[in-house]
Amino acid sequence: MSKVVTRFAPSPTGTLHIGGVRTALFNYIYAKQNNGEFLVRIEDTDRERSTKAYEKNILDTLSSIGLSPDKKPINQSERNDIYIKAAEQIIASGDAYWCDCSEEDLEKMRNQQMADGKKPMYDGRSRRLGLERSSKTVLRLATPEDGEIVVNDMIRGEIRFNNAELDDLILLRSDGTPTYHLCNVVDDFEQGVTTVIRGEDHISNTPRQIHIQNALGYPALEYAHLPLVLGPDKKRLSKRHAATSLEEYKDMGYLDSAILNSLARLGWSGGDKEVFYIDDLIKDFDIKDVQKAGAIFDITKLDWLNAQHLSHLSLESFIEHIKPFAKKINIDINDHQNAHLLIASMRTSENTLFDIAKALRPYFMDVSDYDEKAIERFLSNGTKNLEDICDLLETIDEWNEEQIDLLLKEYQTNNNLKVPEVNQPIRIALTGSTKSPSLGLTLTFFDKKEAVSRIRKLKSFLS
RNA sequence: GUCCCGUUCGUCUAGAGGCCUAGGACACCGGGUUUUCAUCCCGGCAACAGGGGUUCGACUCCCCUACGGGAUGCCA
Repeated sequence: MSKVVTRFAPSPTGTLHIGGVRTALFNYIYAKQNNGEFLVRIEDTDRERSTKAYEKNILDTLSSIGLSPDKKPINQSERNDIYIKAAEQIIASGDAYWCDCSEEDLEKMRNQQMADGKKPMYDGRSRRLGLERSSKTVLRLATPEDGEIVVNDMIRGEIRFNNAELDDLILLRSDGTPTYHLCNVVDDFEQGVTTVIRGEDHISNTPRQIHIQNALGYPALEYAHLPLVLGPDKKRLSKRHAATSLEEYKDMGYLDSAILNSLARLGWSGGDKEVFYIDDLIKDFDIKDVQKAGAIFDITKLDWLNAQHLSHLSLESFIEHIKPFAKKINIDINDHQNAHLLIASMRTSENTLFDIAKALRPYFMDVSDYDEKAIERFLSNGTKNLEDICDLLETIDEWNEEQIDLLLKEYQTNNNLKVPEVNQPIRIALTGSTKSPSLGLTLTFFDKKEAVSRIRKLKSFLS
């Protein structure tokens, strides 16, 4: 068997969609596990909607997440001659004809068919007219009128289509430009593609494309039609439901590996295992095991997976990853004298890098907002403890966790207080909330002077 | 309308006729660990769309219905 070649063929009419990332991912995995090649083709034949900016976004984000193509991507807009040549070949073989039906005629025809309860499709009225090419004619493929096409789908098995259900699709528009189906088929052949892995919205395009392949004498391809990524209302995931661009997820602080993991698990599973890195996927993934039904994208699973992937990072690597997110909110990790310990104790506080960076704020900048509920709960009976402890803290010579803990414990027992009564007010003073690493440690994330000053600040804020 | 694809816990899924008292994970709820929070650990809740067949036996096979999605473009 020849070398497996897969391809991802986006049209640059928007930023890279996570559904597209999943399609690209499955293509990539399938190619890699067969020692084949993964290719990218930009389907920019729609001049109205395609832009270079979107094309750049798609290519850049694709490679940024690790799904780089094995060859330089090609653009359909630059390959017109090749398609025209193919169209001429079909004309020469007698499998295509010129048709001059106007849009109005076609519209009328479709409405009538609908009214009759039939499938709206071109009825082939120009097929035997022997029309010559003109500025008003489109080139149509003469599809066989009987027989059937059997698509053997790696995920769904055999899918049968009666040729009678298929109409004569347009190969060349009246302005002479080739349509999607022609370009798609020609390029798959020209690029040596062996396996087409794409969304299930293309299932009904498949028999049409097979007819073009047949007319051109191309070899048959392998197909796998992936179930769609859905929103909570079971419609294709769109901006209405959630963020759809890959870059938005990256910006929120989801790790590439976690995004890929969650996308792979959407429609596929590998036993009881949940955490997969790309190498695991190349080893364990099997396209035949992909689910047939559409899958609803649930961000809470991504959150959890992100936390898992984050926890597998070494501290050094974690710090490198969080730096750009900290920078976005004007935090320079290097500004803290005990950054490593601080981050080590904060890294599980949230699920995304950006949220963790935000949780780091009180350790890098002044606290001006205090959690009202926390104040109500722990400071409504006055600030005596706060003041006492503040005074005591000032007397500490060695500002370290053990000394501080000792002092706090002593104060708590001497005054017969519960731990939270002692600790929470101080937490509020230091961070604005009742959440922080263990208090002795939290205090060491500030120097003595700063800690004392924050406690005083809260005291005056309350009076 | 017509054609095509689908339908297991709220969500992602396991399940290839007896292993199913339908398993796992997320979410949620409870408990433990943690001087708080998070992490972590333990436990709980929760599903085979409906109806007919086939079979000794059906989540698994067949048919019908319902529901959902996709396609029906001189878009891709």
